[in-house]
Amino acid sequence: MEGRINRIKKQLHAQKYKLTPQREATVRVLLENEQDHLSAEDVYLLVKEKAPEIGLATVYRTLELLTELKVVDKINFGDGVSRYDLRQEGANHFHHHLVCIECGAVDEIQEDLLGDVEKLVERRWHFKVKDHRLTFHGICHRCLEKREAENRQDHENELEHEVEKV
Amino acid sequence: MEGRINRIKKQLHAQKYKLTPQREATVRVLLENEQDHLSAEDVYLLVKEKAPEIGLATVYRTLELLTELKVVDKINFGDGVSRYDLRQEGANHFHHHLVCIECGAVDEIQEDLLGDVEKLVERRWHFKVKDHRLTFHGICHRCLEKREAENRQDHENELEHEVEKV
DNA sequence: CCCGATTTGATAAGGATTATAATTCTTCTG
DNA sequence: CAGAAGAATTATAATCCTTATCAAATCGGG
Ligand SMILES: [Zn+2]
Ligand SMILES: [Zn+2]
Ligand SMILES: [Zn+2]
Ligand SMILES: [Zn+2]
Repeated sequence: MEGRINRIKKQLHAQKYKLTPQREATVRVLLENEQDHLSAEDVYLLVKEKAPEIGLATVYRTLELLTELKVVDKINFGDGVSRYDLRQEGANHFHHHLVCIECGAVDEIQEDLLGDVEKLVERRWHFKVKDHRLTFHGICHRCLEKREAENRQDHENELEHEVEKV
Repeated sequence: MEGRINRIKKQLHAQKYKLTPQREATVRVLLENEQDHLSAEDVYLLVKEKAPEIGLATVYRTLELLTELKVVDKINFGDGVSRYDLRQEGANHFHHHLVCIECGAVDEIQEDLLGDVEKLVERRWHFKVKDHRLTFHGICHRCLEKREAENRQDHENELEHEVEKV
């Protein structure tokens, strides 16, 4: 954690930016919620718990700055708000997302599944790929399992009824 | 065109919706700008040329309705507005996009490049894929060619200078 | 033609993000 | 260490996109 913050600090300094207490608090919130997909408002509320004097505008500016530095990626799942997603340190691609249309959960795939596809795109469409966004919409493993359990249950009930009838 | 509108009309009727003149005008604009990625406002302005009395709210409502019917896909390229993209008729997947970070152009890939990846995701992450969004950010073929041409030019100029010096 | 339901248009309301301007903090210099 | 210049922050106003509201218009069946 501290190491990571120090490296971000260096990145900021390299571009003549400072790691102010507000910026540090914001980065800490992002690190502590690494697997979440927080909106600016979410971040603001969490930062306020530690640094109650911070303003919403500062959070927006800091997130914008971190996006510029590629510390976070700004992503939009179609619900009207931008969300900010910490990049894996050293990752050279933006991870993929699984959005559940049933429960709303957002899971991540850190592994890069697009290597071959990108090669194809560069060759066939003559397009130099610099970044990508890949999101799958569907039903998450938790909801699938719940469904399966329900189906089993229904089936058992059916059998009971059969027995009763006979 | 007319056939396509008729089929959309049937889809609407199947769900007890009407193809009102305003809705038809909106669909026509989408069909006439099939390869574009229009925002609600863009659509509104174009529809107004043919049906000046239409209201912005109706356009939003119609686009929402068409999204529900899967006639269009709503997509967001991160510039703060939703864009509406006509689905290829009969396509069972949402096409992919190439966004140029240099000139802003958005090109389309109609071919489905994710078949294998989706199979892997279903198997390995136990996630039932229903839809996807794939966008590549990079440099389009036009900008690449322009760059190459400039490089060639620079190189020629260099050679000329060499000659002059000698 | 009349009735009930749907759809529309104008406008208000809402929500997210950005712009503004006064103030505070940092850093540098003498 | 005081003073000045520059960077960053805060609170708030402004803006932009989208949705909600509601009276009026339209449609379709009897
Ligand atoms: Zn993520
Ligand atoms: Zn789920
Ligand atoms: Zn380009
Ligand atoms: Zn498209």
